[in-house]
Amino acid sequence: MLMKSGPESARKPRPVGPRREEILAAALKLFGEHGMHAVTTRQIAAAVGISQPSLYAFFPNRQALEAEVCTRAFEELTSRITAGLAALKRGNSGICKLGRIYVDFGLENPDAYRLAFMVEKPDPVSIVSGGEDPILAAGLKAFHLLREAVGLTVGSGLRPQELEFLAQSQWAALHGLVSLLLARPNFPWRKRNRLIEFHISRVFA
Amino acid sequence: MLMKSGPESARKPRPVGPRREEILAAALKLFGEHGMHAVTTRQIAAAVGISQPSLYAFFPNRQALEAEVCTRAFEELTSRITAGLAALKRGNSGICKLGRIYVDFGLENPDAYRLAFMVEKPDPVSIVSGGEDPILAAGLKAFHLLREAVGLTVGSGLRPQELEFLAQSQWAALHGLVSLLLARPNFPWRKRNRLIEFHISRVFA
DNA sequence: ACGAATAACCTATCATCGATAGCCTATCTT
DNA sequence: AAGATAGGCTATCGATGATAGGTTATTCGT
Repeated sequence: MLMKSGPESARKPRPVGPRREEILAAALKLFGEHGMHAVTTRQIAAAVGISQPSLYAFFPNRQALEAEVCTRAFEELTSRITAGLAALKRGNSGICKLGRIYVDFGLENPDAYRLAFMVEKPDPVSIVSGGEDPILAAGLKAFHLLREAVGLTVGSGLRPQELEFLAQSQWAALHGLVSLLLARPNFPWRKRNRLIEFHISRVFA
Repeated sequence: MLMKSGPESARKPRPVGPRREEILAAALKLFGEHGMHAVTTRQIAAAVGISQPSLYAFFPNRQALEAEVCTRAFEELTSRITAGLAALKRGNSGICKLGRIYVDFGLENPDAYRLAFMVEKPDPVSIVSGGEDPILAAGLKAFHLLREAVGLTVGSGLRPQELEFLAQSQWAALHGLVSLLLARPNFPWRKRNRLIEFHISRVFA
């Protein structure tokens, strides 16, 4: 069933190069415009200027393409948080600032954020393939940075287990606001900026 | 473009009766077993014992069937929260219990919850048509009950505007946990039950 | 009681989707 | 120049949601 993953056993080549990047860029754009599962492989191919079956020379299937776009979205988030964490370590800002970075990232990159956290169906590959899910790995990295920041802020008065609870809870709370603002922009929200400030200050209170 | 919605202008009849209920019940069961978008109309029809095109005598399309299943799920949530709110008014329980009801519902009805609050791309129809999305409406009703409960709990020491801030923030926090647990079940979460308790107690602290 | 209306269902068929099979062509290496 | 290979093509598949049009059976007015 499962294919051996030796160096020459890949039935489908995974070339690297500009073409592949073009495809990923086009897919990201289309996913963002119309929603991931509303975009067909034919649309992606047309956007790049190749035929639909040609996609399968670069990606074994549609899921793999989606997964890679998602992974890159996470990497972008990770780099932002890394920068925020560095500022926090230098004492230039507090944890609330980091929360604000997180929320702002989600609102400024709705496509990437949606792909990262608002997937309709969790990737089944991540279960079958034995935990080698690159998307999950990328997400974990971003979360670990956030947890590190929380750990720095609350000091050493907390056991690691409790820190984990706290970090997961705070992450969920932040995500909730981003997620709802993105999913239901028409809801009669309070003034967005003030709501965000209010929420963040409560989350890290 | 838009069809006139007079009493006789419906192109597809929407009969009521036991058959229609059978279909909804079968769909609910299948959606729960395999996930909503992994179930085909042919499977639903087979479960009821009719042909696939026969479904379209009862529902104009697949989305309408999904929407009705989800709307009914949210009516269940509303009734649960209503009961919880009544208990709270009688002083039999606290607001945390209501939070728990909300979270539990989301986890037990992932498809309905996803459809209401985790849409990838908000349905443009629901914007144009003036917010007639029945699923969203059902979800909002639940929120309003929650807000009422928050108002009761914090007492009258809060201006309505501040209550709105608080309720929206708390709702977002609750939603965040539900949303992440649904979207990323493979994430190394702390023990689910304890995480939920921890999170809720923090949200309403 | 009888014929028409209608509810409920069928088969046959479509267009579209993701995916596969098999062939062609330009470029690069030796 | 010959061969290998990256990259692409057309043709086609099975599955899916949806439509068209005909058929049966129950209900209902006369």
